[in-house]
Amino acid sequence: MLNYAAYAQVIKAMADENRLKIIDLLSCGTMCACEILKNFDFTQPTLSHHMKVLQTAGIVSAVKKGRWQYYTLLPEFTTEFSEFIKQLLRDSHECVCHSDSSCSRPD
Amino acid sequence: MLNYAAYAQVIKAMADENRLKIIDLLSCGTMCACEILKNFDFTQPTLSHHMKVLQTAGIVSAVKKGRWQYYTLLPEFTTEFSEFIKQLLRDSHECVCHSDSSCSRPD
DNA sequence: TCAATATATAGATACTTATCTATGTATCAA
DNA sequence: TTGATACATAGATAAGTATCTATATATTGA
Repeated sequence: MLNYAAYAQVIKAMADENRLKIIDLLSCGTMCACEILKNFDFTQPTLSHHMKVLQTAGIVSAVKKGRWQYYTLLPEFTTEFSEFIKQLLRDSHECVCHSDSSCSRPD
Repeated sequence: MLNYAAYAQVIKAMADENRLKIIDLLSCGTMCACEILKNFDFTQPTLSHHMKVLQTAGIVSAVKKGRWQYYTLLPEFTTEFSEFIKQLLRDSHECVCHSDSSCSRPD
């Protein structure tokens, strides 16, 4: 059975127009905060907040080099999340339905 | 380029532990509200709220038959959302990076 | 018709969060 | 050393939301 609570946390972190765009940016490769910021209208502290949310959720990693903070999409996230969505939307044996027999259907 | 605002709405509707479980339940097929409710501890009005959120987001459809409200996962959601996640996480030509040249990288 | 069942709606509350301004810290170039 | 740049943190505010109780509506069986 899927760990709903854990993935709900990840999906919450993705549930924002701006953070979705950040993830899309990072899907092309590593970027520093100041470059990411150029793609948005909000302020620098707001970006800092969004990046912390993405880090806490295990979506991106951060490495500091000199003045710049570089962000990278975690490969574990990419692969595991894709797999989760596949399992979630597929009628699988892992579905909660198959764990209990009370699951009735209309005719 | 991806429609972040539109998909953020869909992902917001998924960003809840309970609604994730509902989606997983419905991935096995159509179910009525009272059967779905058996899998949770919250009250019936709370389920009614969650189902409305999922409908508004275009994730499930609802059909009333007698006293029962049957919910079904929309096939359009299943296919389109999977495709969106694929495009989001892949370094593709649709990525915002390729739309503007200011996207620099570290060495 | 009446009672029970299935579901929706209204309104309230507590909690979360996206954003801002103000400010602090660290790094580097001159 | 000094000023500029990159980034984080603190604190405030406004908006959203998950949940509840109370109640309304609709359907069906007796």
